[in-house]
Formats: sequence, structure tokens, C-alpha cells
Amino acid sequence: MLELAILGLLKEQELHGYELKKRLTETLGAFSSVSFGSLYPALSRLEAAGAVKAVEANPTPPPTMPMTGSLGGEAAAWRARAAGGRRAGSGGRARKVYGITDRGEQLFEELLATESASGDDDRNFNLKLAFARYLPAEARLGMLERRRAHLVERLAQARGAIRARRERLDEYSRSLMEHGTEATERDISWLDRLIANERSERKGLNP
Amino acid sequence: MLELAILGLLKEQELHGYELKKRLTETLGAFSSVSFGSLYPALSRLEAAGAVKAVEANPTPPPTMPMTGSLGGEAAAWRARAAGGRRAGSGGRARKVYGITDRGEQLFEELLATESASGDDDRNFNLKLAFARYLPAEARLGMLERRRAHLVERLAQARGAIRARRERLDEYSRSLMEHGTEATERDISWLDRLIANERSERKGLNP
DNA sequence: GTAGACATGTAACCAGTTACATGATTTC
DNA sequence: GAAATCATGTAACTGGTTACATGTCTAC
Repeated sequence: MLELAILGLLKEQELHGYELKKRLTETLGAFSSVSFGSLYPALSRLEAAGAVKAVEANPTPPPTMPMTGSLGGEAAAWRARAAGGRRAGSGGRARKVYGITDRGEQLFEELLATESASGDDDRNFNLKLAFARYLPAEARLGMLERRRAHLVERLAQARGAIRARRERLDEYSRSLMEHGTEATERDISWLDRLIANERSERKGLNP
Repeated sequence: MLELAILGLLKEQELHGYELKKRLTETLGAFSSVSFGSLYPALSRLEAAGAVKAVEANPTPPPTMPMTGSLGGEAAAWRARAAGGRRAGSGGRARKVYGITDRGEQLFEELLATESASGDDDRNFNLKLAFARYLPAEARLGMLERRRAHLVERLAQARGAIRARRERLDEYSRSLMEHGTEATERDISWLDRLIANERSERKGLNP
């Protein structure tokens, strides 16, 4: 999971661990806080697997990103390679800037497509959605629909549980469960909007 | 965390592992799925620590629960001790029915009060709220307010992140983040309602 | 000269997971 | 007698965590 997030960020631009962590924390809600203690080992694993490699902090020409047309991130890219070689003008100890390899791109694709049975599920979906733009339209739609189905089922169960126990539920549990079902309802209709969007865009493209 | 959930359920009535798992799954949203592989070891640990003990599946008179006035749960209590001794009329292998001890009650209190720095945080809060009725009013209010403060901070950060990157965010990430902030806003106002409730009840009781 | 941001890494631990092993009882 | 459900448990693994160790550079 963390691997996926790392690869996804490195796909956009080369980064060193410290900067990577910042990005992880501030942009991917799924990783409100990764610790260095898990980030660096993850990077090592990826490096050992040949999915990323340490690059000379060369003057990387604005890394051509064909997919998004994202003009942004430039400031950060600059920050990441500041002043050429390792040990930049600002900041401390020598940094190791990583780039994604072809193997890494491949692995990313696999991880993103995986029906990741294990793990948090909610977190997982959020993370994958953050990288959904890299998925082919088909797969993306499938992912949204599976998620929707899953939430619908969860909602049904939650409602069942509430109905079955309503009177013997204390005030706090009841409020918690009701709030939970409301949140799930909203998640579902949010997904509905995303799905509708996908479909209309698809229709627009191959008429 | 699992320990807390187990103790909380055993506080209400004696249960065996299998039944415990069902309760965990269906009522505590925080444990949508605990596996036996973690439940049984947890029970062993608790038993080793003297927090729970295996009880003779005696004809337990309707376990007097002073705190909640919950009339419910009787059907399940019956199910749990069906037909007296171990190896009941229905179902398979001999079961081990656990009850909470004084040590366990104490541990429960500690776990519930703990500023559990580690772990999921969201999950954690939900679980604790489910047992909030066991907390003294003071502590309960404190817990709600800390949670609120935490969410407010998270909201501010999320908004900052969105503002800072709005244009260079792809459609999916943006939608995800916006949906996230909306959810957080709702969580906050839900908490506000709970907090208001606490205060008004407190006022009602010591005028 | 010291506080604080930048930067990387290791080791011990933790709370859960899956997969496996075992076995009784009921229902078809 | 096969399948489903009830019931308990172990072993190997996973994916993170905290705490610690180390070091550089900048700004006050």
C-alpha cells in the first residue's frame, strides 16, 4: 500500500525520502502520517526490487509528464533537485533522490489493479482513487462500481444491526451507528456522481 | 484495541469466543471483521493477565447489569449459555465461556481512559465512543472535545492542501479531497450535537 | 554555541492478517 | 456420507509503529 503511494508520487516526479514523506502526509489523506521508520525501509525494498533507483540529482529537465497535463508541481520539482548535485544549497545531509523505473511503472500498474483483498479497504480505495487517472477508463469504472456495491452492502448490514438492536442500544452507540449510516449514504451518492461522470465522459468520447 | 472491545462486550455479558466474534462484527463498526486468528490469542492474553476467566457455563441468572438498564441482549445471553454445561444442545465442539474479572474491569477502565497515542485514531475514537456510557461525564466530555479539536485541525490542513494545489490536482484527487473535507465538517457538527447534549444533561443534573 | 529544519537509516515492537489444523454436531 | 455450522486454536506473515542513532547546514 505504501509502495503504491510512493510509486504513484515518483511517477509524477523524482523525489527524495524526506520530501516524499511530506507529500504523503499533506496530499494523500490515506497517509495522514507515515513515519520515516516505514518510509525508508519501503524505499529500500523498492530499490532492491528494481522498482525505483537513486538518480544523480541531475538538472532534470522539467520531467515530461504526458498523462495529466499537470503544469503544477514545478516549484516542488525545483525544490527537490535544488542546486544540482547531492547536498544542495539549502538543507542538511546528502539526499538520495529516487526515480521510478520501468519495473516500477509495471509494479505500480499491478498494485493499482490488484483486488487488494487485505488491509483497510477504505484507506485502500481512497489511495487508489487518488491515482485513478492512471487507470484505463474501464478499470476505473469497475473500481467505482465495486466500491459502490461494497458500500451498499455495508449500509444494509449497518441498518439491519440498528433495527435489530435499536432499544437495547445506548445513546452513544446509537448515535455512532446512525452517523455511520448517514456517512455511508453520502459516500454512495458521491460515488454515484463519480460514476455518472465516467459514463457521460465515455459517451462523449466514442459516440 | 481489540482487548478493549472484548472487555466491553464481556462487561455486558459472559460470552464465548465464537459468539464474541459475531458481536464484534455486527455491532462495533470499528471491527467490521476481526479474525479468529486475532480474537483467540487476544482472549488468551487477557486470560493470562487475569482480566477474563473461563466460567462454568452455569445457568447464569440474567446477568444483572446495573449501568445501562438495558433490557435487551437476553436472547443472546440465552443463546450463549444454551442448555447449561459445556457442549450445549446445539452446535459443535465444547465452548469456553469467558467472563470479565475485577482486574478486567480495571483494565477496561484504563484502556478506555488512555490517550491512545498510537493506532488508527478514527477507529479508536469510534470504539471508545461505543463504550462512552461507562466513562464519567467529565471524561466523556473531554474525549468529545479532544476529538473535535483534532478534526478541526485536520479540516484546516485539508483545506490548506486543497487551496495550495487546486489547479494541479487531477479531477479524482480533487473530488476525493473535497468529499473528505465535507465528511469532516459533518463529523464536527455531529460532535457539536453530542457535546451540546452532554452539557445540557450536565446542567439538568446539578443545578 | 545552540535550536531547529533537513536528511537517512536501524531495531524492537505491535496489532492485526491469512492459512492451516482439528474436531463435534446437525441437516440433507 | 457430504456439507454446513459451530467451535478453538497455532504459525507464519504483514505492514505498519516508536524510539533511537547519526549527521549537516542555517539562522539566531
